[in-house]
Amino acid sequence: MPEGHVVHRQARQLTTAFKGEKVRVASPQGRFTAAAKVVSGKTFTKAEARGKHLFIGFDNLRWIHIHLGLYGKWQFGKGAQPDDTGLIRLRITAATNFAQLRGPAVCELLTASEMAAVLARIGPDPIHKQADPERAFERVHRSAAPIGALLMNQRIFAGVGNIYRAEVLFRHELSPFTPGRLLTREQFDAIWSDLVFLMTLGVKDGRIDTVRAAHLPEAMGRQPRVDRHGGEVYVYRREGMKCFECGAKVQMADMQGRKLYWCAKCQVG
DNA sequence: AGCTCATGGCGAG
DNA sequence: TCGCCCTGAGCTG
Repeated sequence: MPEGHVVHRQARQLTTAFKGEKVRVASPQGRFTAAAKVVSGKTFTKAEARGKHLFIGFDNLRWIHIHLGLYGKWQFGKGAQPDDTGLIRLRITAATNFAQLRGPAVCELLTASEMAAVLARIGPDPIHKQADPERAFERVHRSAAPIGALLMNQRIFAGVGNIYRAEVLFRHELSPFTPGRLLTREQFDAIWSDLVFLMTLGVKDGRIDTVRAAHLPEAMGRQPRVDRHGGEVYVYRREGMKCFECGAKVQMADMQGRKLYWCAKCQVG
């Protein structure tokens, strides 16, 4: 259940493990068997991430497109595969490394043009160096929808999920309910560049940390907060706890079926 | 053992 | 906006 930074790490890990090797591809579960046979024995050229989408290239000709959705999970290892404790949709095996995937929302074989079509329907990804934030600004600038919802829209901000959404809004003292069209250019630019910073850091560290030095546990006289997601954050999943900035209780509400966390005192506007 | 919830996204209505 | 979906961790009891 990753946000974009995890998918980018997985792309890097797959590339490191298999680049340039002829790999065996199989689908023990059976739901991807026919496609797996098409690419099995071919050369793994590279794996790439865009937003939460992962593409694995074979001979730079065919691509396996994966989206983990809420449940998908990769397992990496060397040598023999462990006993399967679940259904393995996709297994990639080379001389020393293996990787196996269970529970993805999407696992399909695409041509280059089909892959281009997927890329065309997602917005700029803050982790991607060539991302064009103007595309996101145009959408935000003419939208009446709340910025908290726009940040979760993968056609606008690819790779942002529920944690980065909540945290970037807190860091910019912006209410999640602010209509997109009311954001100034300066506010949009600040949010975009902060997403680039935070998500790039997430790729490097493999966790989401958003708390500034002055608010870190050692400066606040408190224990580090080890959440399931494994990072130090201001508001995500801190409902009812004290805001590190102002001491007010962190709020939680439902926004379009997802839990939204924010500090109503700090985040005005 | 059973229930709830989760870093997500799709299509029906 | 709602229901649903391929999983598994963390609770409760």
